[in-house]
Amino acid sequence: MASKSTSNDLAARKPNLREAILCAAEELFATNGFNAVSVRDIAQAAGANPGSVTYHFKTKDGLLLEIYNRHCGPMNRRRSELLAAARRVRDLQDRLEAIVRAYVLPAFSSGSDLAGGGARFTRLRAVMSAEGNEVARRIIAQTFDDTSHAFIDAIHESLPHIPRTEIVWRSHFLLGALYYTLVTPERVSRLSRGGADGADAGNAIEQLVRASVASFQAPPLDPPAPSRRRSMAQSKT
Amino acid sequence: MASKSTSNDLAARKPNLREAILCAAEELFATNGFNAVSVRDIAQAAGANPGSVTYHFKTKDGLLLEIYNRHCGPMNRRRSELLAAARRVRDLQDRLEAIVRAYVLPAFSSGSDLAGGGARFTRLRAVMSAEGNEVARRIIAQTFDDTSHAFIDAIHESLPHIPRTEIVWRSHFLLGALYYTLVTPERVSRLSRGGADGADAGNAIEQLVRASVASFQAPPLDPPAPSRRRSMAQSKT
DNA sequence: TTCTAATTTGTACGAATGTACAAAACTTTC
DNA sequence: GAAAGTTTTGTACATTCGTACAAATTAGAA
Repeated sequence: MASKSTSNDLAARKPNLREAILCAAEELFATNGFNAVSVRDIAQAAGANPGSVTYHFKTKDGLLLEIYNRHCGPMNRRRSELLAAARRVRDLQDRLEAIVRAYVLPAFSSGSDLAGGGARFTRLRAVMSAEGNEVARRIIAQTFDDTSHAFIDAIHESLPHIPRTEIVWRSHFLLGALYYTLVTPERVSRLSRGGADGADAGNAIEQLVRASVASFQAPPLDPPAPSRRRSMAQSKT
Repeated sequence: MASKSTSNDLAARKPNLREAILCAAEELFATNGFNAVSVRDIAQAAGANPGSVTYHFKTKDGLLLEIYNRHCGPMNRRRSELLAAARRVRDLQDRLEAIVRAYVLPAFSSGSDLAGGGARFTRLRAVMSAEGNEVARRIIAQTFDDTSHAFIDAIHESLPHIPRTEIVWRSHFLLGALYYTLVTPERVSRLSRGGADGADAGNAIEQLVRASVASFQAPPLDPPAPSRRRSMAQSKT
């Protein structure tokens, strides 16, 4: 048996068990969290033996680490490309929207970037940050802060009258909204009584971009400049 | 139990172990998630024996359930009061802000409402929703949806030109931002390079209210009224 | 006091966990 | 072909888990 693979679906299905394990782990971690998923669960979902997980990734932490290493590069690269393009938009209002879209889009993309897609990985990050996972915390601060700063700077450039600190707050809110939408999309469907599908990525992106752009444009809380004495700053809009 | 209140301060007279267990569990669940915390961890933090947890709450799920039952009532009652007051604000713009504040404030309150405070419980809910906890999911949909609908309706009243579905989206984003701020406040401090303290509840509330109000006021994506000329019918249910 | 019920402790058990490791099976190279 | 390497399997071990339960302790009423 098992002559050279002429056209064997089964053999072609899992030419690489290592990949299958990674994929299964990503799916399970993203939906159930790190602690609730056992190595045996992952192995079973991947059609593999528990020992194979240990062989390829040494420990459970090592498996999570590899998932991050697999995704961080491509996702941040994609974001950088989109951000660079957005920066070239002339109109400030349009540029802001393009920047926000450049931030949101790769997080929702499903299947284009890398095997598995960005939405699942983003959801994984959301769940890991909620669980306070040690491994994830270390990698994120190390890998994503550069990207975050680049976006914050770009947004600040298109909204120079708003203090950087407030832009940090609002981009934080944006990320929280993004995470939450990926974690519990069914809540949107439920509360809108079927008027919207929370799992519809395209619609979610548009709604999130629209809301976030407006939030960035809100007048600042703190006085924008240290020595500008322009008393009453009544709400203009 | 059922003893007539001869010495009514049964709770204060002795360090009530049941209360200590509840408090310790709330703290540990909120910071580490449900699955990562063992009954023994809770017992040790409360200075109790593992068996006591079983005695008072039967199971680990029962313990979580009791935490929810303890908090849901007071928090939703407080929100209803604040919402009722906000609804009486005349100016539509001010009213919207008051409504949003009525939603956000109880979630951040620390120690006023009930033993432990709302911020910890809100963080707990955030972590549970990320973990996809079954017990939490059931209670939340059952207990919080009424409150959510009340707020959505109130916001819709002050922004009648925006479709209800979009208000649902934006209130969903608000809740996500709120959750994320309570889960990882240190990220704000880090990204703002010390310019802001993410754990400063007062500032967080003001920033969140400001950003959310603007997001609610953003022009809608979908045409608000069907009076527009009918091109291709969208997938309208 | 003494009786009774409520609480706390200590311990134990079966199941599930992460991981180590040797044998088996498969690939690649000679 | 055989030899050497890599991958997969099966199993086993030491912990830790949630929870049950009887004994010990405590509180309240007689």
